[in-house]
This record gives sequence, structure tokens and C-alpha cells, in this order.
Amino acid sequence: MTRYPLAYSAPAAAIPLLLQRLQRIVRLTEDETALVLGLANRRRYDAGEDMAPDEASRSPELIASGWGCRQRVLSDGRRQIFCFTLPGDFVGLSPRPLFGGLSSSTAVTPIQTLDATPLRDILDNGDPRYAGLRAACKVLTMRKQALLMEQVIRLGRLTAYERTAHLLLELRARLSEVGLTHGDRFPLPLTQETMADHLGLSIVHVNRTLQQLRRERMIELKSGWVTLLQPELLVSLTDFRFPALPRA
Amino acid sequence: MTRYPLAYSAPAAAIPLLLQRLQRIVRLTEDETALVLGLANRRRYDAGEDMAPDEASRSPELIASGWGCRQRVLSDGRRQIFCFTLPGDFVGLSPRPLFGGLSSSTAVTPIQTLDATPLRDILDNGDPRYAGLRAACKVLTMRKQALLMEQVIRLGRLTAYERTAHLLLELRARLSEVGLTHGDRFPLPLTQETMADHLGLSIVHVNRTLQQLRRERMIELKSGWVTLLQPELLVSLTDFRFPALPRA
DNA sequence: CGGGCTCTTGACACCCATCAAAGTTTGTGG
DNA sequence: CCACAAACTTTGATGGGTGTCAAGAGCCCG
Repeated sequence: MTRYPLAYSAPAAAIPLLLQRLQRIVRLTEDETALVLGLANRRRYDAGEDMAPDEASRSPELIASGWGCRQRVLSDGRRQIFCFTLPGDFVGLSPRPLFGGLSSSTAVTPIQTLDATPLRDILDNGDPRYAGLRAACKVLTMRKQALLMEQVIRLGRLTAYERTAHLLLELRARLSEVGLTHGDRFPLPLTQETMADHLGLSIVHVNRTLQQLRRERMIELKSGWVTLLQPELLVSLTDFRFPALPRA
Repeated sequence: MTRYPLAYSAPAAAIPLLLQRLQRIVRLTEDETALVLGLANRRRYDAGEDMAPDEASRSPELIASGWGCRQRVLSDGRRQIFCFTLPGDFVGLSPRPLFGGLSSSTAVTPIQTLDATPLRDILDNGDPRYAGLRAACKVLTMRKQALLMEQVIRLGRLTAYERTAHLLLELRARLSEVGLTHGDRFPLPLTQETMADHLGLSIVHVNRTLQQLRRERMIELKSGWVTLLQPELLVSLTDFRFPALPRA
């Protein structure tokens, strides 16, 4: 088993960071803040473990630490990863039993989750005390869809080089929202195989592409961390447009 | 200007067909049926016309006839089509000003729309009289997201041949829901360039792929109509899984 | 110290893009 | 109704980006 950097294996600091992101979308009341801070631990997942044991009746979860992904495995073994799930993201919050079976969630690194049932209750009943929190959760859900559209852009119209850079830019932006970046440096706990299955490429070609990015001094890559050396250049090269969260 | 078959240029029959689809998701009350039947015409779009003149303040619309698409054009001219918008689909129903500017809607054929403002009102206020209709609209919105995931599968892990077949299967399934198919035959008012921009391929390669599908007696293609000759075979070849609407 | 993963490298093949041009259909105007 | 123009489709030739196969190197962990 690989050892993972502290930055994404320490759940302690996770909740305040999520709160900070929610606060930036909508000013939260004391009640709302208290509710988020009161979310209980739910369970841990090992790297590679499937995250939806009982699809239908499962409770929604909030990632406190670790990375996951949503994916589908085709009948012949080909795998496509739709999106990565980062700390502060929800899993199973929107009622997905409708189109279930079309995708599954898996832990990429060890994951610690919180029980997000209170948040789903807020979404279901229209309790006016939590209107702000409800709105913020809806925004996060819509943003997830916007990110899926970015994924379509990557796969449909970008080259391997552009795809890879585009993904790194997205990860930087998302991790930055929850305070998990250090400037242009952030953890990247993905094997090249995992990246390949997200980017629609082969392992070998991901390897060569990363090497090219390093050779051209676009990135630095070392033991699970990556540094973007010329992020602005990559932004314009890949026509990167990030669906940033709206400010309150 | 291309001439388009009656099947998608005659708005008259559109609303009952949409109703039928909604009824299959949720049993609608008399009030709800009346509201849908009472939707007023909004406007026509010419083929190629942009459908979001005033992004922020625009009212939601329901496609009564014609095909559209949601797309993004990259700064260097590359175009990616996210999804096609068929009769019975909504445009601008979910409040998208948040992440606006990241995609735009365009008419692929001439389009006639209805004003869907009453439906948005239902989504916004929680009027219990329209609970069923509200639920049905939400299901349609979630299905749109599921279809986007199918698009990721196409682009990420299918070959050109599989992609093309996969798209045709999806179109058949969606058109069938609103009664616009005749068995395995349905209108396909897309140029090969449009298909290419959806499938992430070049025009030339779409052409060759369609020819291969014809040569192998998988499809028949003539003047804007396509027939799937061996749909079940294509389903298994492409591992096609359609996010069918749940039955009431 | 030895066994797995993961990363790296090279050789080779193939899918698909690009370029160019001819053929066909569709729409328009005389 | 015919003739022309524009858009779309088709075809061939060629090149490049990416996949596949195979083997070695590095790293982590028991």
C-alpha cells in the first residue's frame, strides 16, 4: 500500500475548510455553521475500495479527506473515470437511484467521510432556517455538472498534452477552494493509470505526456506532488475556463 | 437552406407527446395537464441561430419542434457539442447564469419553442398542487446529466465506429420517448460536420465511419433519415446503456 | 532481501486527422 | 423549369498522434 502525504490523510482540518468554501458562496447563519460543524464521522475506505455498498439505501457522505472518483467499467474491461471526488465534495447527495448502475464511486486514496444525512434532510424539507445552506449545496451540485462539461471538452477536442494540462489546472483550482494547495503546488495522489482512465489515454502515453510537460518546464512532479511552473501559459494553451463558485 | 422532414418541423403534435412522456414518469393531475397544454408559443429560430440572446434575463423554453445543441467553441475555432436538444427538452430551465458563458445553445434545424416560464415558476415556488409536474421536470434535468455521462463514455473509451453507433442508439431511444420514431427508423437532421463536432472526430472520418456502418448492414441512411438494421447487435458492440426514464 | 506495483523506454502498428479535389445534393434566381 | 451557386458528401493520398506490446528500472513494503 502506498503511503499518502499528510495533506490529504488528515481529516482534522477538513471541516473548517469546507465551511470556508460554503461561506464564500452564501453567508451562513450560526445555525447553519453549527450544523456543518456537527457532522459526524461516518466511515473510512481503503484505496481502491468501492464506495456504494448498498446503492439504494445508502446515506449521503461528505469527503473529509482523501480522493475518490466516479467511474464506469465497460464489459470488456475498459474503464472511464468521469470525475475525481475531492475533500469537501459530496457522494450520493443528490438522489441517484434513478439512473443508478450507470456509474460507481471508488476510493482512489484512503478516504474518511462524514455523514451528510443532515444536509440531505435540508435539501428535502424546505426548512427556511437553512435556506442559505440549501442554496450552497445546490450550487455545488450544479458545479459538478459544469465540471463534467469540462471533461467533455478535454476528451472531445483537446490533444493528450492539452488534456493533461487542463486536468492539472482543474485540480489546482478545486483544491485551492478547500485550502489544499500551497501556491501552485498541490498533492496529486493519482497513478498514471488512473490519470489515463480519466483522460481517455493509455498509460504509456500519459507517461510520455507528463515527461514532455516536465521537459518543457511546465510542471514539476515528485512523490505525489505537482507544481505548475507556468500556470497562466497552460491556461491559454488549453483554453482553460474554470466554473468558479459564485461569491456571496 | 435545407428542407427538413415533417416529423420535426410540425409543432402541432409536439405537446401531447411531451405530455405522454411526463405521464410516464409521474401520473399528472388535471391541473398539471392543463398547465402543460396551455403553454404558449414563444418564438422560432432559424437553423444555425444562437438561442440565448440575453443570457441572464431570458425565460426558459421548451422545444416544440426541431433539434438544437449545447456547445462550446474554443478560442482557436475547435467546436465541441455537449448534447443535442430534441423536441420535449428544455432550454434554460435550470438557473444557469451561475456558470454561464461556458456553453451556448444553438438551433441545428429550424426550431419552434414554447414559453416554459410557468414550469420554472413551479420549480421555484413549492406549490403542492404541482408536486408531480415538479418531480417530473427534476427527473428530466437529472437525466440530462446522465446523458452527459454517456457522452463522456463515447469520447473517452469508444472508437469512432462505436461512438457513432452509440450516438445513434441514444437518439433512437430519446426520440422514441416523444413518439418521433417509426420503429427503428427516425429522422437524423445532422450534417456530418455536426456529428463530428459532437463525436470528437473529423468530418472525413465521420463520413468513412458511416459508410462502414452501411457497408456492414448496420444502418441505412437516406435524406435525413436513418434506420438501425441491427440495433441489438449495436447495443452489445458499444456496451450501450440508456438512462431510461423511470416509470410511474 | 525479494515480490509487486508503478514508472520508463523503445519498436512498431494503426486509428484518425489533414489536405486536396471531385462528385452530389439542395436551394435560388432567372 | 432550368442553370447556377453553395453546402454537403465522398474519395484518395499522406502524415502524425496515440495505442499496443515487450522489457527493463525504480520504488515500496512485507
